[in-house]
Amino acid sequence: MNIGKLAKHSGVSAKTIRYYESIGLLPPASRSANGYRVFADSDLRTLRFIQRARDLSFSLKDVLHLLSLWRDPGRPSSEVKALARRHIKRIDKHIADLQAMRRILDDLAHRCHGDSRPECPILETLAGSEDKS
Amino acid sequence: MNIGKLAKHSGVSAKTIRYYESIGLLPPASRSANGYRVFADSDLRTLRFIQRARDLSFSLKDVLHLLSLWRDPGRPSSEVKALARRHIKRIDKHIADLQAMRRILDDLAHRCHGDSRPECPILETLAGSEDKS
DNA sequence: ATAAACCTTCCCTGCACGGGAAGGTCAAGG
DNA sequence: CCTTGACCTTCCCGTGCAGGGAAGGTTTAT
Repeated sequence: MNIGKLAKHSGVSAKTIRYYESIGLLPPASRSANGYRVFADSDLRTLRFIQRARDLSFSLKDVLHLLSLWRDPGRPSSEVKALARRHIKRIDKHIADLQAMRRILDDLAHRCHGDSRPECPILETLAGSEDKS
Repeated sequence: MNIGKLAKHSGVSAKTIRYYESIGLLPPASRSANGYRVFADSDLRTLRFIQRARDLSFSLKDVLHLLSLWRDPGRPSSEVKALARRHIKRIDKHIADLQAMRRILDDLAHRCHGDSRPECPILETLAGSEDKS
């Protein structure tokens, strides 16, 4: 299996496959006589695993960890769960931060006329006009 | 005002101030005889504006746009509002994506025993075991 | 024979900076 | 007067996660 076919079957671009190999996320592919990379079905399974983990926004570092747990038949599920929970916490923090920004922006946008006049509470707030009316 | 003092007063690192100048977010600072950058109070106001916009997660590109609107006395507030609304939409999309991931991860984590045994629905899901029990 | 569709490596781009090297400058103190 | 340390300067590298494209070799089909 050449890289193009693997890319097609996995949905991961050839560029990205080479990148994953370069950072050790995929084992170095064997090469055919012409220097082309040759992949096995196990690489396809690994790539799909990586993709699903990435879809859940795990970092490539976490993915590396998840892969090693996946390949270790003696892993304790507690470790996998702990990794997932840490990730959930990061996501929660991220969501909370975004929601706080969203509230502020929404309030500002509602208070802005949005017409041809230049007055705008959005710019005034960014400029730091602390008007205590 | 040297860059160190400006950094202290604005809360933006000297590194970042030089970077902002290099990408045109701040006007090129004038230089004193020794080559040191010399800043004015207007630069401090600009930096604070940038910081507040960054706190609301506007990209530097958006900040550049906001700055030009801020400096334009004839700006229509509609343009500022539109920019803000586009940003709110991006944030909403981001939040929705994160919440979707969070739901999946939370479900998986709840279904994982989290003990010394290796069985783990998290890894099974990532591996793509489509078991239809 | 030639075109097209592969493949290879290499380096550049983006975002928004931070780190650190190598070197010039300035103020205070011994 | 000289040293020390706190400034400042430019320069290039690293981060995370790839995408873009150049320059070139290979294979397949027509």
